[in-house]
Amino acid sequence: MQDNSSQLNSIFSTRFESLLIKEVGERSMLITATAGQVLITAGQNIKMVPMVMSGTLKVSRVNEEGQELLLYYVREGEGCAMTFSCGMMSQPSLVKGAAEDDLSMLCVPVSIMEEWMTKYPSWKKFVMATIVNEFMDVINSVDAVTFKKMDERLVNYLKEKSKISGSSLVNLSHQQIADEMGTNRVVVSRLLKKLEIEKRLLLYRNQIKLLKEL
Amino acid sequence: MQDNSSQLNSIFSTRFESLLIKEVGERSMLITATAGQVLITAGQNIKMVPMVMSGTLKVSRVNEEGQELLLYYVREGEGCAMTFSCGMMSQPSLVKGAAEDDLSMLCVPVSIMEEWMTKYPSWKKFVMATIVNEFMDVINSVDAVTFKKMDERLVNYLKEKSKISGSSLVNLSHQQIADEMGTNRVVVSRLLKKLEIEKRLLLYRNQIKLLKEL
DNA sequence: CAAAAGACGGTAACAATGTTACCGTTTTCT
DNA sequence: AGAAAACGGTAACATTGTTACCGTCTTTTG
Repeated sequence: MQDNSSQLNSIFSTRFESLLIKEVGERSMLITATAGQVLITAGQNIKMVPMVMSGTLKVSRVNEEGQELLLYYVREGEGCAMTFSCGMMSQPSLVKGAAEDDLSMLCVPVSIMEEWMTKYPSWKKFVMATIVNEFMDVINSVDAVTFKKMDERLVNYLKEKSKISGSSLVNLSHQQIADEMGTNRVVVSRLLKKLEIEKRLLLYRNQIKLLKEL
Repeated sequence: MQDNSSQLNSIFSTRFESLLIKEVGERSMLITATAGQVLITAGQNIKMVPMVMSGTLKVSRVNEEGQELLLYYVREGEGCAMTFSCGMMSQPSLVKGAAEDDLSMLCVPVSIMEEWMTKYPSWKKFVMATIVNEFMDVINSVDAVTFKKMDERLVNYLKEKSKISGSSLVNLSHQQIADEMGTNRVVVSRLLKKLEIEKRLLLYRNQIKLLKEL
């Protein structure tokens, strides 16, 4: 087990008390994943809880037919509410977790994280803040699916993807977009075509260029 | 502040350690509400966290136009994940809470509940279990809205309502049903009419009788 | 390298759901 | 009793979901 305290300091020093930082450095392991790699699927047991050091972890719900719905992203400096809560209750995961892009995380065994809950106020606060934030993200997903129109959801989705990658080019097929949004490929193609006619983006094979007006 | 330990024992004795039961009895207050009463709306601050002693608490999301979506119910012996997590982070509520039927709850100030998190393992476990369960309920709502057809959702909804009230009569207008399901009154009327023609239920003004075949 | 297989996205046709509008009836308010 | 509001049926149209088919491009395979 290596010492990860140097990376930790830059991200978590303002949030965690020094004793906790020291212990994270000693007792966590650094796990990396490449873009697209699936880290956990619904039904699997949770042995470790992650803190994202770089990259983005994508958490989504998958139904029986393989249809998917994006629930929330875990970004640098954040934890994952599902692993915190399921992990502590020895419940299998309800969701799929995958690397949105190249990802590195500090991971701590569930048993240690439970110990920290009572030992370190700053850890307890971190866990509860994570749960609130990601609960809110899920509720926003519910809101969007329930109340928003498809074209608005699609535009928001593309903007979010562009923001994460830091580029106006989104490298996804219509099928991939439909899957993540929990809708149908034909619907996505139809709306994208409409947006292209409105000169808000340009369509290529497996690629979409967002224009300023979007 | 009255002593609520007698009611507590019957519901929570298997779950809470005796010291905690004693403290809940001393430091909580019993709050009652009549069916339909709204207890908290999105944006309000959370001062107390509830444990339901009898009846059902309904938690739902309301958007700008007043459209609503049922997220989960809190039943006898259960706590509310949203109040636990938002309360601890001093975040205003994200949701609306209302009495589904006549309701009594033991309520504890947020500050005390935080103290208990580190003091009583059984309380920590109760809070985390509540969060996991209700997170799962919310995810099931998301699943239903995203992947299920409306007629199936409607039938499930009616069965759930019947189960809660313990009666095959559901006393709700089509508008109320549409609101809770996050859809449109006309859609509900249309599907209910279809179900009546299929002899799965009977329609009356403000009332629906579920038949065995449903 | 060439043929086959698969991925991709455009399109049509239809089904399911959402939206607005209008109507007659029943209930509530005054 | 009369006015106003709530309720639910229905029509017409818009949006979204679903299946099917097609031509093009990419990858696989022999």
